[in-house]
Amino acid sequence: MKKASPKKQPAKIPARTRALGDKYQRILDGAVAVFAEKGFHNSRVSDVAERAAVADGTIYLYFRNKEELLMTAINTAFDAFMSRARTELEAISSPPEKLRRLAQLHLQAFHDNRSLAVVFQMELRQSARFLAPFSHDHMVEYFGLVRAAIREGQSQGIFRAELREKIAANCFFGALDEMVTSWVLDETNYQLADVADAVTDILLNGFTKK
Amino acid sequence: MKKASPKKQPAKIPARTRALGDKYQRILDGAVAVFAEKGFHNSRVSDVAERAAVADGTIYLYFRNKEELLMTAINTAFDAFMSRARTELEAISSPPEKLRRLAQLHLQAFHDNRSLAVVFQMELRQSARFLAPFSHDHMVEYFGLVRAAIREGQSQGIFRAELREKIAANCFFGALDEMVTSWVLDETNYQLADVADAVTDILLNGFTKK
DNA sequence: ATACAGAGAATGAATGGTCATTCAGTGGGG
DNA sequence: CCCCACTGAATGACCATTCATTCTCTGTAT
Repeated sequence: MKKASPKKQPAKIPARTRALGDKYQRILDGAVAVFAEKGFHNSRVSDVAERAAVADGTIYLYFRNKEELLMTAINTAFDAFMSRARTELEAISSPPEKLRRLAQLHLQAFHDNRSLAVVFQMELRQSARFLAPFSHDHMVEYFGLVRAAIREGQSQGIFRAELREKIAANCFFGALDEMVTSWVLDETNYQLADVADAVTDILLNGFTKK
Repeated sequence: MKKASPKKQPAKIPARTRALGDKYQRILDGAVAVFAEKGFHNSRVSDVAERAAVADGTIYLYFRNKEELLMTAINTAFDAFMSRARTELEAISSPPEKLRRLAQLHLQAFHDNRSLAVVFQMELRQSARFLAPFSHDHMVEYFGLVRAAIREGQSQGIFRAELREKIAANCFFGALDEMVTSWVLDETNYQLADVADAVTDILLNGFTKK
């Protein structure tokens, strides 16, 4: 972010012929890898270019600027996750089982792509505040899934009625998020998804009627 | 971070006569305010100087560089919180009540200083990864409090024995942390500490034997 | 009381390095 | 031959940090 960002250029104009090459994807992957290693602000666009084996300028054929590179990477991953999660959860009717499955998916997704996990845990919050509410919309979607399951569980009499839906959802997400952060900061790379059940047990137990 | 950071200068040499002036504190406060507003990387040292009503160069009489400014601000606040928390918790014997009180202190501290909350939520994770483990030590301290309470609760037969102490602590912290994040991103500035009990209820309920 | 010297504190303009971004030019496929 | 994707060197901002200079005390001497 070197200048006052004119911000309003028409749009990125990726190649028409894009399907032929995989540069777009290589750049995105390179960006995630580099940003995970050094952090967004400490990474140079030329680092990403090098990692993706393209020229510096090529990146600007696909992305308006460095910021959009980050946002696109995050958005793409988020979209993929949400679509997967939505589909899977639809097939489950029990609210507690929905939450359990969501926890597994959440942790598994990050375990499967550690660089992405690092970028999410380290850069997403900042982005949420400074790069506009792009990610916020996604968060709202995610929370929507959680809150729906909680509401359902309440109306089925499984979860306590006095539970405050929004707070409960925050606890659920916060707990998972913290598991990921703690895993990311830990070098050992243990099987993250293994803790999903333990976390879910605590939370569900907390939500459930005695 | 403009150059390869020689890193090893002797140390900052704040004035001997410092008690007379409040520049040091003004700079720290200004830094928190400015960093909260624009983010660490988007803030200029001269912004902080202006906010603190000192010259740019003056900041370097008190801090080695911009990074140290952030770290000192965070450390100072963290130290103050931990010392307060430790004292308070010592006076409580019931493990669940310890956790309940800790949650209140945690949320109240951030409610009392929103800028600090913003800086913590937005910058701390990055720092944890790139500005060395300085903050990590603090986190370990904090988690130490939580884990001790959980262990105690287990040995007293209040909390479930099969609870995994570390995971439970992560859930507890994560839930609180998420409450703060959500409060920070929300414009309305509701009374954050009011949710402490609701959060604690869920978690304690989750920890407790049926 | 006044003057003065010395020391540290404070100042802010100038420096130097770093990069994001641009764009004139290259080359290969159709 | 034309079109475009692609290239990468050059440009232009931007800003952390430095340092020569000025200011402000404090104590001492007259």
